[in-house]
Amino acid sequence: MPRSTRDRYHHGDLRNALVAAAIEILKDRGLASLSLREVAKAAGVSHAAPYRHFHDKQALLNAIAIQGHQGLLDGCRTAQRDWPKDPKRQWIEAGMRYVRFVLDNPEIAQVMFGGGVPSELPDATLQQAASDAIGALAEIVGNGKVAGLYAGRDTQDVVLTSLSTVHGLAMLLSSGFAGRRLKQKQVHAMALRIAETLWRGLSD
Amino acid sequence: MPRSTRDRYHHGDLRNALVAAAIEILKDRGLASLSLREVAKAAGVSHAAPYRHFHDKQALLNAIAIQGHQGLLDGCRTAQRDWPKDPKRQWIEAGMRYVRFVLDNPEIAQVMFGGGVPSELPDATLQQAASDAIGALAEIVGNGKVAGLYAGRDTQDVVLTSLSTVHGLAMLLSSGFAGRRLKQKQVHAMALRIAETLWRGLSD
DNA sequence: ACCACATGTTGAAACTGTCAACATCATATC
DNA sequence: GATATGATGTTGACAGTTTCAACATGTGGT
Repeated sequence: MPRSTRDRYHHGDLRNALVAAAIEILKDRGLASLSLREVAKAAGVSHAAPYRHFHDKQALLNAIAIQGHQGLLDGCRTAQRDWPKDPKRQWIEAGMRYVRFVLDNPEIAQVMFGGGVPSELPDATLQQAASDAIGALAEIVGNGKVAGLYAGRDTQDVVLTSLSTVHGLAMLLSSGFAGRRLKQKQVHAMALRIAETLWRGLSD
Repeated sequence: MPRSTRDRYHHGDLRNALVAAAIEILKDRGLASLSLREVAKAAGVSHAAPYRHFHDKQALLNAIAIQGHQGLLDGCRTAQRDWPKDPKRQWIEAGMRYVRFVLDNPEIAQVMFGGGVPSELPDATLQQAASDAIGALAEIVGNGKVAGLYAGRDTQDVVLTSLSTVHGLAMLLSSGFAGRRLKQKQVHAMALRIAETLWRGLSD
């Protein structure tokens, strides 16, 4: 009988286990009290084991952020798949999924966007993940443009405008700066109203 | 001759000195490497002195965030004062000032908005400062409504829509997720284009 | 003049990220 | 199959952090 993953010297899949454990702790106790040592303990390894897989604590956080960006990208892909013939619907649905993702995973969003100042960044694969997600949104906007939407506006402009609104809304809601504690239904309705408003602006 | 502020046992204005020193360090070395001990040293006091004025490290950060929200509020007030007869212009200018403030003070914005999840919330005065700033924006929107703008939309809706866009744009630019390193002129032009787009959506 | 209280200091406990030195194992090669 | 080599995990330590308790020093009211 093979020994369990946890009681042999080599873990076998420690990198993923660490990321998973870190996300778990993140959701339970928040970013402020997330230590590499606790992550290691939760994964059943010694306190310095993570350094064989992550150069830094920041590198572990980057891995989490990458997962987050992939979640956003999935949202865009799903929106595209669900309404293959309706680029406006793709656009709206992608935005709704962005908001929902952030509200469902506020701590991951914090890791993704809370880090902040661009001087301290350059992780190539993280940047790639982020730009992939934005690329998926750009594709949706592209679909709209070939369908004659967006009144001939520049794609990058439309992307940045849409992303700003949706990102700002999601962040304001998730960090509680916009009216305390809306119910899910209300958030959905509000987001739809905002989307329609912005759409009008983008349509002429 | 009175001894200087620094060489007497009681500092005299330590609370403000600590906030100022913290902001200084923040701009120089970033949030990640901001320790209470360094702040204390920079203010010329012992390592535990800050605890007479701030219950927590977080409490000091909250004080910084409050200053930030007051900066945003000032932007709204200034916009209102500069174009007393033009509510649309007030709205645009307030948004531009929001973006400029965040880009000029990215570390403070990080302290204000990077903290994140609402479970770790309740500093009453911080919440007050935040809601004051939003209140100033609401006032500007109110001015527009009495002038017949915003197509009869609900004030709160207009506020949240505007704030989302402007906050999202500022955060995306400042954290580098939207196209690397735009020059100030380009940012200004882009922000204006986005403002006009959203305005169209809000006007009908 | 005196005394309570706010403010500042010293010293220590508990925790953290990180590194160097060492241990163990998987696997490629003879 | 035995063995060397690199990848992976462990132990122990160091420096720096937040925070607290005990103590020191002024300040202001009575």
